[in-house]
Amino acid sequence: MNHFGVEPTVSAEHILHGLNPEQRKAATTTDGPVMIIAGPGSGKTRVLTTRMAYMIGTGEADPAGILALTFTNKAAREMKERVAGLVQNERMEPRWLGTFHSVMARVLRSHADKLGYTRSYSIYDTSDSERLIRDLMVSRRMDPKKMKPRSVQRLISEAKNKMLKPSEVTKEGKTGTATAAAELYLPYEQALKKANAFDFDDLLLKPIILFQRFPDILARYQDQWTHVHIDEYQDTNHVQYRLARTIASRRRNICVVGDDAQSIYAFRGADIGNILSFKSDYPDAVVVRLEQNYRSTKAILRLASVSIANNRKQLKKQLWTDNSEGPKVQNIWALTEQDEADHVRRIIREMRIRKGYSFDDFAVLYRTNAQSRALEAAMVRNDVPYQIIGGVSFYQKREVKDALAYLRVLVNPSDDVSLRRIINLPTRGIGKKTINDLTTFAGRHQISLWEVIADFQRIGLGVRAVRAVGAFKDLIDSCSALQEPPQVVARRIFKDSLLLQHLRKDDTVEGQNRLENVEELLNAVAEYGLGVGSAGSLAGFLQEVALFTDADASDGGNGKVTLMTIHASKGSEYPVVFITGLEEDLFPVLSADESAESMEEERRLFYVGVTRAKAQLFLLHASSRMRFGMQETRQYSRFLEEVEHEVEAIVYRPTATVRSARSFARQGRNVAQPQRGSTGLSIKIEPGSRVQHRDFGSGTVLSVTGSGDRRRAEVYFDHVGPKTLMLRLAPLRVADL
DNA sequence: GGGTGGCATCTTTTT
DNA sequence: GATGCCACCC
Repeated sequence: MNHFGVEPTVSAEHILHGLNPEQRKAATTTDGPVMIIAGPGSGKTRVLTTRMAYMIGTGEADPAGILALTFTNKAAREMKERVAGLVQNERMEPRWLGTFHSVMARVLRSHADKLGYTRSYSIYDTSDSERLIRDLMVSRRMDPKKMKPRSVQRLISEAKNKMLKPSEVTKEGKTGTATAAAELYLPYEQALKKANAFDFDDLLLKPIILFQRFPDILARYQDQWTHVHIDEYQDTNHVQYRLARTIASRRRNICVVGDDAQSIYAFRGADIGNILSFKSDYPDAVVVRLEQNYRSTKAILRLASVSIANNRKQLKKQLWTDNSEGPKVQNIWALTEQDEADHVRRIIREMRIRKGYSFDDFAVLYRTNAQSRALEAAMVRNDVPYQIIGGVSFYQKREVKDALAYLRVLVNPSDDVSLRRIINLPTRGIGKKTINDLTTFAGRHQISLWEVIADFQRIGLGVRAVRAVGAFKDLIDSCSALQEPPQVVARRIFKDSLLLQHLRKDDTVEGQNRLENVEELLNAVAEYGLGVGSAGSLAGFLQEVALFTDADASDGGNGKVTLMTIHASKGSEYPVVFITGLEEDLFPVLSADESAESMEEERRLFYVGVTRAKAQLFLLHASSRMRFGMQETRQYSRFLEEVEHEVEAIVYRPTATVRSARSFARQGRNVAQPQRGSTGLSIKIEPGSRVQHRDFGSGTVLSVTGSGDRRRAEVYFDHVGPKTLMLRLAPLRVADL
C-alpha cells in the first residue's frame, strides 16, 4: 500500500522491464529537472509513460499530482492507455494528462468567473476569430479584400503568443496588414470579452494571467502538480514555455522530452530555442540522450541522417540501430499526380500479395492537404479502404459549424459571431439592411447583438423586419427556456429554426451528406448528454468539441490505408511509408526559399516523414502536376538530390517525356526557376533571345505578350516553326550562349 | 429581401 | 477545381 491508499498491483521492476540503461535512467530520475533528447523511434513515449507509471506505482507521486502535457489528443490518449496498461489499476491513472489546450481549458473552466467571464463562455477557433476580425474591419470601413482577415488574425495570434499587449504592438513602419493588425488588436480583445468568448490563444494566455493575478490559485496548482512532463518540447511556443516554467518553478520536478531535429511548428510560434536553452534555464538538469532507434531499418535511418546533416542549426546526435539493413529506399518517378497516386496504389496491392502486409501497414504522406485529392481518387477507383487524417474535420464542416452556432447562441447569447452566423440561416427575412441596423445600434450603445434583438421594438425597424426579428427572438427564447437534456434542446432548435427542413430540401448527394452530418452531431450531443451535471450539459459539450480535431479520430488496426500530411504523421509509425510530391516549390514549399531557417524547417519536416517508416520507404514525385487548375511542369526536390546516394531511382513506364523532363529539370535549375506569376522566368525572355524548349528544341523569340500568368511568347523554332507558348507553363529556358 | 450566376482567389503546415 | 463574394435581376 502506498501512501495514497492505493494498492500497487505491479512491482516497480515489472514496470521498468525491458528498458535499456539510458531509458531506465530517464524513467527513474524523478527528482529535479530532466531533459531527454530523443531521436525518432527511440521509445520516448514508452520512457515517458514508464516514468509516470513508476512514480505512481512506487507511491512517489499521486495520480492527480502528475501533469503531463502533449500537443495532440492522440498523443495524450496513447500515453494514457500505456500508463493504464502498466499500472493496471484505474484508480491510479494520471488525471492531468492531456494537451496543453485541454488541460488549461480545464483550469480556466474552474476560474473563469475570476477573470470576468461567465461559465457559459464560447471558445472561438481560428475561423471564428477570423469572422470576428472581418466584422471589425467592416465596421471600421476597412476593405477585407485589401487586408485579408486571415492574415490579420494570424498576426494578432502571433502577438498574443509572444505575450505582447495591444499597447506594445506599434503601427509605425509596418506593411498594411501589420498596421491593420496593430489597430485591430485591442478592439478584437474587447470584442472577445464582450462576446464572453476565449480564442485558442486565450486558453493558454488567460491561465497565465489568472496565475499572475491570483497567486493563491497558482500556489494550489503548484502544490498539486508535483511532477510536470512535457512531450515534444521542441514545439513549445513562448506562452507554453512560460506556463511550464511558472508551474514548475516551485518543485522544479520538470521533465521535458524532445528532438530539435523534429521541430516543425515554427510557423505557429514554436521556439526551438526552448529546448536548446533548457540547460541554461535549469543548470542542474540531468540530460539523457536516447540515440538508439528501434523503429527503422538501417537504410531508412541512414537516409534520414544524410538528409538532416544539411541543416546547420542542431544538437548533434548519433543515431544508430540494431535493426537489419532492409531494402533500399526507392525513388519513384511519376508522370502526373494521378500517375503518382496510381503507383502508390499499385505498390500497396503488390506488397499486400507478396509480403502479406495489411492495408493499415501503409501511410501515404504529403506536404499540403490539397494533394490528398488525387490519392483519394486512386484509392476510391480501386476499392482500397483508406482514411484521411486532418483536412476539414467534422466540426469544421460548414453545416456542422452552423448547427453548433445555434447551440452556442442558446448557451451564450452574447456570442455575436455565432449569432450573426445563424440570424438569417435559413433565410427568415432578416436581410443585410436589418442586420446592418442591428449592428449599428449595438455598436453605438456598446451592447451585444442579442441585447439589441431582445429590445428590438425600440430601434425603429420597418414592419416586416420587426416581425422577422421578433420571430427569431421568440425562437431563441423558447428554446433557451427548455429544461430538457441537451439532445432534446438541440433537436428542438434545429427543427424549430427550420434548419433541418432547409437541409432536407437539398436532395443532391452533398446535400444529403450535410443533413447526415447534422444528424451525426445530434448523436454526439446525445452521447455527451449521458454524463452527469455540467459534464453532461450543452455548455460542456460545446467547450469539449471546440478542442476536438480530426486527427484525434484516427486509430490503427482498422484495415485502412492512412493518408495525411507529414505534420499530422508526427508521433506515428508505419511499416511502409510513401512520401509524395517531392518537388521544388511543393516540398520544400516555394516560400521556404526566403530564409535559410524556413528551409531548414522544411528539411526537418522531410526528416520527420522519412523516420515514420519502419521497413520500407518510397519517395515519389511527378514531372507534371495540376495546380491552381493548370498543368505545371515540375522539378524534383532538392531533398531528393541530397540523398541521391541512398536511393534507388525507379522510373516505371519510362517514356521520352519523363526522361527529357528529368534532364530539363537538372539543366534548368539555375536558369529558370518557375515562380508564381512567372516574373522570374520571363525577365530574360524578350524578342530576339534564343531559347531552348524541352520538346521543340532551340528557337528565337519573336514577341512577348500579356502579363503575369497570361504572359505568352511567340517563338520561331529552328526545326518545327512558329509556336505560341504560355511562359508560366512551357518547359522553356534561355539557351546557353 | 432573396436567389443566381459569374469571377477572382486560392495552397503551407495546426492546437 | 472549389469556394466565397459580388453584381444583378426578380
